[in-house]
Amino acid sequence: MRPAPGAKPADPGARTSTESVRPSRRAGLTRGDQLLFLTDAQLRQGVELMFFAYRDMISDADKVLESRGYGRAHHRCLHFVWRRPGMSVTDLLETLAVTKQSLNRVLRQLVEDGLILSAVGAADRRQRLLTLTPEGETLVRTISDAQNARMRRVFMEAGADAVQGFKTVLAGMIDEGGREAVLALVNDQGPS
Amino acid sequence: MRPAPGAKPADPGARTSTESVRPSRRAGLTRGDQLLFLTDAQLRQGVELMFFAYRDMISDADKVLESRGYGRAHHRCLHFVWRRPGMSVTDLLETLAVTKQSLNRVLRQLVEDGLILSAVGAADRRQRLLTLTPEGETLVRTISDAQNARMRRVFMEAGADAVQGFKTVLAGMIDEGGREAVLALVNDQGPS
DNA sequence: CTTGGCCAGTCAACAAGGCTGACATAAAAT
DNA sequence: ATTTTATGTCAGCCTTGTTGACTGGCCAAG
Repeated sequence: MRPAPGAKPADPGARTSTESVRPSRRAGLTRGDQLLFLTDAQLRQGVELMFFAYRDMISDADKVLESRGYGRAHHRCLHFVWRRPGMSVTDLLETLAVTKQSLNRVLRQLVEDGLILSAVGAADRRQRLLTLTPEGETLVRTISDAQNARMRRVFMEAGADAVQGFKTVLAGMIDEGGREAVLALVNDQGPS
Repeated sequence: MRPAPGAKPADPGARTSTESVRPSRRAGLTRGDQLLFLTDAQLRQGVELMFFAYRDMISDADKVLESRGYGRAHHRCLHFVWRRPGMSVTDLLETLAVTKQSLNRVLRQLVEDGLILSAVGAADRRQRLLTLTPEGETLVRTISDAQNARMRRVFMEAGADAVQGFKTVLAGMIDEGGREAVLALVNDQGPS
């Protein structure tokens, strides 16, 4: 879904079944470590691959959520509360980058359904510190397992170097303001 | 600040159910080409990075769309019609993986606004073959340019090998049924 | 040739989950 | 005492997903 105007030829690299585009390296711009000759078509491919891969990855979670009557918004809440037990509503708001009204609607449901606990903060009593109930954790883990199956297979097939490149590029795509905080969260082991 | 309605969040996924065990589990499996120690935490990182990177990548397109009063669904239509001029509604439906009713609403708007042309098929008169008007193409290119700026910077910084790995992993994440068709579209130079 | 089945596309109605704005309250900060 | 911060909530709108019912073209069997 995201476009990119095209340019010229490409050279199909080939790695997976059909291919994956090998950036042609030619004498052109040297940029730090690599000689990358980036055509618009190559950039477009990156954007389109993100669209399709993301779309299919999410479908794994959707299947589990569907049976419980929840949507993706519920999953996002559950996931991050699981990753950062005791986080405040504001923390969650910033992580998700949505408005508090949107979040609150979903959060209220999860608390009512007994998947999330909302406790008044000890230090700052205005805050509501969020944690998962055992039932909430069970659901999160069920969804995770479904998604991990896909990731594990792909990572195995692609190999360690490809996985490293994958993570490097994705990290670079995150908005600079806030990238550090996001990467800190992602890299945090958390209480698993 | 973001008009995004049907956004799609990714979902965080994460470990299997090892419960409160520190993720130091490395069942050293060697697998063909690489030594990959895939802990649940590593898989979770992949899923979370997809969520954040996708979210921020899309925001580039959102900014352009916002000013015209369109949403992501409009962009997806315009993009793929641009990539495959003359495609039928059914073709587009399959590419986007949404219901035809959802698509039709958006498509109707774009036709009314003069961004897309809908022509009765010559061979099968039930079909409506879609193409972009010059105005539609202008919009698509504007959005592409915005997204390409991000991708170009990231690809440059990451280097050719990382980009290769990135594309390999994403290709592998696409659902197997239909993966070939998707990769064929992605790799098609089209009439850019 | 007509009729019934199937397929492409359209229209109608509803739900999820984004958004903004206005307000209320409690607690912390000044 | 006043202001700021953290949170919750109501109302209302928009995009975009869904299911169901319907139109009209294509085609093949009777």
